Amino acid sequence: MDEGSPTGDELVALLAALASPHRMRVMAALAGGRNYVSQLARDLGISRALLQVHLKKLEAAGLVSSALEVSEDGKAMNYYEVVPFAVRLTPETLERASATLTL
Amino acid sequence: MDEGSPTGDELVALLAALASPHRMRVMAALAGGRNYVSQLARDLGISRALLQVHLKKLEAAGLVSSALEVSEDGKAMNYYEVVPFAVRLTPETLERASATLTL
DNA sequence: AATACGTGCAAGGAAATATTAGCAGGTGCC
DNA sequence: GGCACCTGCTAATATTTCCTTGCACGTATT
Repeated sequence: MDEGSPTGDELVALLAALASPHRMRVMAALAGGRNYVSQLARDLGISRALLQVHLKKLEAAGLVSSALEVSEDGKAMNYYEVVPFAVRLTPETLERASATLTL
Repeated sequence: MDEGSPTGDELVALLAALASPHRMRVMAALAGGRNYVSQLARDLGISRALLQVHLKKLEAAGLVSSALEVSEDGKAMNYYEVVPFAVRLTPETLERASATLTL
């Protein structure tokens, strides 16, 4: 799987994942560095349950990745970080992406 | 209003507008040239009413524009065309956009 | 007048999303 | 034991979006 340009379906999922104020803020926060769920929720001022849902959607779209680590004091911490990406949106790129839509 | 980079809210609306197979196909079809509603609906194989809704959303996001014209045989034709745009999506651009979110 | 083309809008229900609240489990510390 | 952290899941409820159906109005042709 080489990271050229996403398929139409992938692009739709990616755009849908980013088309939300909450998730955009999550991406912004993670762009500043990796962080674990509870701390991130506090930083953003939203509930942990809500954050979990949004993180899952971002992860499903391939925009973030998670790594479960055990801290020095033995707590299981789930660290999320941004997966580097660069997508260019123009009428032409959309035209090419739409050719591979299966939905 | 200069077309630098969109505000956070505008970007969310733009992404939401594009995050749909139907609307992506509409953009692709219009990228090939302007067209009027009924013909576009036939080209895409969807109902005119459905197309109207999607066109409105795209227009609200500033991705397409419409021009009402009267054809030679006196019919009112509404031509849609793509508004040229180029948006770059990276963690950094999202970070900057999120700073202007009002929602 | 009936047909064929173009336009638009709005109500209604189905389907998908978003959000909250609550439960369960883990470790370490006083 | 009880508290303070960390994690994850589910059920239930709002809210939003999506799509269809049907109506209304216009002009030109037969």
